[in-house]
Amino acid sequence: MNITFRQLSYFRALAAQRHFGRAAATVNISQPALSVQIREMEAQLGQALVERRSRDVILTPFGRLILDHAERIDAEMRSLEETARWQGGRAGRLRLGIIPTIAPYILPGTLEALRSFDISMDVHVQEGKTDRLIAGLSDGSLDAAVMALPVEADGLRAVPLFEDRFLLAGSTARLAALGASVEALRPDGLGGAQLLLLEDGHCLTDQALDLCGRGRGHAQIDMGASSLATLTRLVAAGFGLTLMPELAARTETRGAPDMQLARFAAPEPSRQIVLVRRAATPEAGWFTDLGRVLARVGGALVEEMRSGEKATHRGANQSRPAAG
Amino acid sequence: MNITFRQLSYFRALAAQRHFGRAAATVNISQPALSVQIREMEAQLGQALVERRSRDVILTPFGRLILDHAERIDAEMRSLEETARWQGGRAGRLRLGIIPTIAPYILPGTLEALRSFDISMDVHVQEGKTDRLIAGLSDGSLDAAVMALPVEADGLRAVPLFEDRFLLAGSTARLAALGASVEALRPDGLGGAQLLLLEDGHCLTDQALDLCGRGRGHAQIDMGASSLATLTRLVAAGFGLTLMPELAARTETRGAPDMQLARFAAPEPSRQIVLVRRAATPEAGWFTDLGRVLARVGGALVEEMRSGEKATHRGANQSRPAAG
DNA sequence: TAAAAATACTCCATAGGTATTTTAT
DNA sequence: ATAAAATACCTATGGAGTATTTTTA
Repeated sequence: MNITFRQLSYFRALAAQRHFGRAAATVNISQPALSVQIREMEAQLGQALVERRSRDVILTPFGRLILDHAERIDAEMRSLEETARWQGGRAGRLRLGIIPTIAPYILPGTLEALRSFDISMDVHVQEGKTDRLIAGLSDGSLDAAVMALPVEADGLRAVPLFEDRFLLAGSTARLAALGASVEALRPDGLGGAQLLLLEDGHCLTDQALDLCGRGRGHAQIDMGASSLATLTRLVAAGFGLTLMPELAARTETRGAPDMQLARFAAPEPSRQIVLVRRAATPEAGWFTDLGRVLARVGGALVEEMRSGEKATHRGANQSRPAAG
Repeated sequence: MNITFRQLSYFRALAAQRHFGRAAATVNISQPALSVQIREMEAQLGQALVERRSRDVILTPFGRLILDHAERIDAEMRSLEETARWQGGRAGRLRLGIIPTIAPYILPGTLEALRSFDISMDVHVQEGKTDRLIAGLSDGSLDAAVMALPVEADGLRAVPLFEDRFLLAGSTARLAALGASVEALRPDGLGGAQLLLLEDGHCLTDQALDLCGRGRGHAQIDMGASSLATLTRLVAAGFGLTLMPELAARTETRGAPDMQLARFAAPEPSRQIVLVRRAATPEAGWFTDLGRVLARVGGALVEEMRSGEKATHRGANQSRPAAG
C-alpha cells in the first residue's frame, strides 16, 4: 500500500491536536481508526511520527518534517479543488487558432471582451492557415479555431459566427477604370482587371479564385502577398484590384486615402466565419461563451462597415465609414 | 468522497498515455477500473478532464490545469517519501538544549562532528539553565538536552556522556595563599578562602555549594557572575577562587596567564554530564548517534585536560596544557 | 487508578476484475 | 467492422466501528 491523502489529513489533525482522541473527533472517525492509520503511515515511512505520552502526543523531528510536506500537499490539493469550483471550469489556458485574414481584426476586441466576460481563461492565440489549424485541432494542440467555411475534416464541428462579405478594393483610378459596371458589380465580371491575391494556402485566395473564375485562364491574376496588410499597400499603390473582406476593410483602408472600396451587387459574395472544435470536445461553458464573444465582436465589425456605408451613400467609393 | 492521491496518479498516467487502455496498463489496473476512477474524478470536479475520441484521448483545458496540480502534488509526495528513506529518518530539525556551563565549550566541536557524521539533521541549539531545559523537554519544545546530574523530573531519561571534574581556579597569589594544602586539596577544606560563583539557577552553583559546604555560614561566598567567562575574569583579577569544570578550563584559562588551576585530591569532585530525552521518545538513530558524538567531543575535551597536566607535572599550577 | 492508545473483531464501502455492451469512425 | 471506452456485476481489500486490553504516570 501507499501513503494516502487521507492519512496525511489524519496526521495533520493529530499534529494540531496533539491527542489521538481529539484528533479523531476533528476528522470524524473513531480513535482506533486514527491510531491504525497513523501506525500504518509510520510503518510505510519506517520511522515514528509521534511520541506517545500518557496524556498527549509530541511530534518527533521526523514527524515535523513530514508535517511540512503534508501541509504543502494539502495546500496544493485545496488549490486544485478551488480551481475546479471557480467559474464552473472556465479556467485554464485556452489554445485558440485563428486564420491570418481574421486574427488581426477580431483579436483586439475579442481579448478585451473576454476579459470583461466571466471567462477567466488565459487565451493563447495561434495564428495559422486553415490546414495547420485543422491539424492542430485534430492532434489536440488547439482547443478551438476561427476560420472560414468550408472546413473539410472528419471529427470537427463548426458553429457559425458571422458572415463576412467581400468588397472590391482598388485605387481610385483602377476602380474608375471599371466604368459604369460599378452599379452591377459581380466578381466573375471583372474582365481583364489585374487581380492581386494573397500567397497560396490562404482560404481567402481559394475563395477569390472560385468567385472570379479559377482556371478560366486569368493570366492577369497575381498571387503572393503574405498578408492583407501587404496586399492592401500594393492595391493602394495602384497595382491592381483585390477582394477585401468587410472584417478587414476598415482597418486596412485607414491611413490609405487613395484606397477605394466597392460593394458587389446582391447576392454579395461572402465567406462564412465559424468557430471550430473537435466533435468529441465535451460540452463546456467556455466554448459557447467564446462563440458568443467572437460572434458579437466580429458581427459588430462587419455591421459597422455596412451601416457606415449607408450613412454616407450606397454603393462604392468610401474609404472611411463612420467611426463606431 | 474526496479526490484521492491514487486518482491523481491514474489521471497523470492517462494524460501521459492519451489512451485509457495503455494508461491502465502502466498503473497495473484494468481499463474499466481506470475508466471508473477518471469518471469519478470528473464527477468530483464537475468538469470533464479529457475528451474521449475513438482512438485516443485529449486533455481539456481544465484537464491540463488539473494535471499541473497533480504533478505538483506528486512531486511533493515523492519528496516526502524520499525524505523518509533518506538516512533512515535522521533528518529534520533537532532541537537541542544545553546548559550555559557546557554549551560554549562542547558546541563547536559537536556541530563539526555532526556534520561529518551521517546525521543530516539541522541542529537548533537552545542554551538555558537546567530548569528551562527540563520544561522544554516536557512540553515538547526540545528534543534532547545536555546537562549535569542530578536531573529531577518524571518522564525523562538521562544517558551518561562523560564525567567533568572540578578544578580549583585562582590567581597565582590566591592559590599560593592556600599553602601546603595544595597536595591534599579538598573542596570542603577551603577554609576562609573567598569563593566566587555563578548567579543562582546554574546547577554548577548548587554543586559548588554542596561540595564546599552549603549553609555552613560561608560569609565569604560571593555569587552573581552570569557566565563562566565573566567569573574567570574576576578570578584572574584576584578577587577570589572558584570551581572550574575541566570542560571549561582550557578555554577559559587561555589568554589569562595569571590564572592558575589546582587539581583536588582523589576522589576528585566532579559533575556527570548526561544527554536527556523524554522517556517516551521512540528509539531512533539520531538520539544514539547524538549521544555518541557528544560523549566523544566532551570526553576528548576533559581527557585532553587531564593528559595535558600529566605531560607537564602532576598536581597544580599550569594554565596551558599541551595543545590537542 | 485513571487516561489514553493499542488490539481484536466485525462489517461495509469501494476499488478492481471479468464479461459484455455501447459508441464512433 | 473495428477499436476503444462505458456499463454491469461480482469479489475482495481495507478503512472504520465497537468492545476490550494494555500501558504509563
